[in-house]
Amino acid sequence: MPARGPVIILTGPTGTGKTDWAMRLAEQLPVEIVSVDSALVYRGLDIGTAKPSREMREHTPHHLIDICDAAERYSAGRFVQDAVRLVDEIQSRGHIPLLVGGTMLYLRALWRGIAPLPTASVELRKSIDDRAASAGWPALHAELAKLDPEAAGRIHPNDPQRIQRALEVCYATGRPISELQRETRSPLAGTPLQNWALVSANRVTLHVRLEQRFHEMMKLGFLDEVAALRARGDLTTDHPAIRAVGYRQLWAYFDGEFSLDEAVRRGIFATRQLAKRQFTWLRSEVELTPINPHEGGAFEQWSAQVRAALTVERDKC
RNA sequence: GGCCAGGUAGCUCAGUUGGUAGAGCAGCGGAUUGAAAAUCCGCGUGUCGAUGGUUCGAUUCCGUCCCUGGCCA
Repeated sequence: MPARGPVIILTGPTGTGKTDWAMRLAEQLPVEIVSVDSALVYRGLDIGTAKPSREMREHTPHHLIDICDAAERYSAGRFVQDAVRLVDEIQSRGHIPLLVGGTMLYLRALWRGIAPLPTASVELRKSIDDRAASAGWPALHAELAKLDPEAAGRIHPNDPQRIQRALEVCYATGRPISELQRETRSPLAGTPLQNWALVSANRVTLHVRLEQRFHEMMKLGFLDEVAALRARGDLTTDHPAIRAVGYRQLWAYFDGEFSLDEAVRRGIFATRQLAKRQFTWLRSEVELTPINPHEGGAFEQWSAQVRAALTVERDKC
């Protein structure tokens, strides 16, 4: 396999302007954009996900957007496969892959790798759920402690999602997940990566912007978008697409759980909480170079750095 | 103007038979391997509306005042 060329990664919390910067960089370099976003993959989720517009996507190729029906379940594993394949395809066309997005688990899976684990099994998960409903999650955690003490030690007894996954892997493979995870290898090892993160210096300013953006989405018809998803009749809050920030809260409004004002308030809370978790991820990633997008000339400085680094890589060959 | 009910954490409220107080939400920090915009863990000092009185001690009891809501005029 030939050595890969350089890959540019641009991440950061929601609402920091990643999409805008990616489009501006596309004016200067022959890039194709690979979305790193667990919500943009779903068709029918547009307004609430701040999905890049059709015009933007016609202007510059975007990948991993609208690739799933809202009833499907995309995953970190599929993302790694898709992203690595796309990087190779884009480079074979002589273009530069620009990975843009804030789903930090997906990025970590690229940087550090993801273990060769089995995909999710609807049947296994249902049987685990059924047992949890009668015995309770602590009982299943106790079972995990016997099958895979290492994983049970890491997973909190109140964390159903991870207990379920660890058990599922044990049942499906007969091996503990903690053992399989030791086989993790980075799929981009040896690939020259430029890792950049847009990080607002001021949290309060970001909060104000996120709140304004949510109200803006409501004016653009976010509620109608959720109503259309409900009208299909086959979607529930068990689907990852409907659990996305904003969608879940507006869905609950239609279920009569609270008023529209309250749903919007909670949607804004959920947005801020998402940004906070993204900050936590970013702080733990040492190889990222942070940029404050609101300083004057920040974009021009950044794009100059990106181009300089690309030149260095080209001269190596 | 009179009567009633309130005024306690950023918000909604609980509570203290008198020994200066605690939940939910919000916020903050952390974890994160096929759901990750998910899931989970940790973090609670605030003139207890103001002011006088009773008391060893008042946020709690009493008086007065201020504010909010409701009812009556």
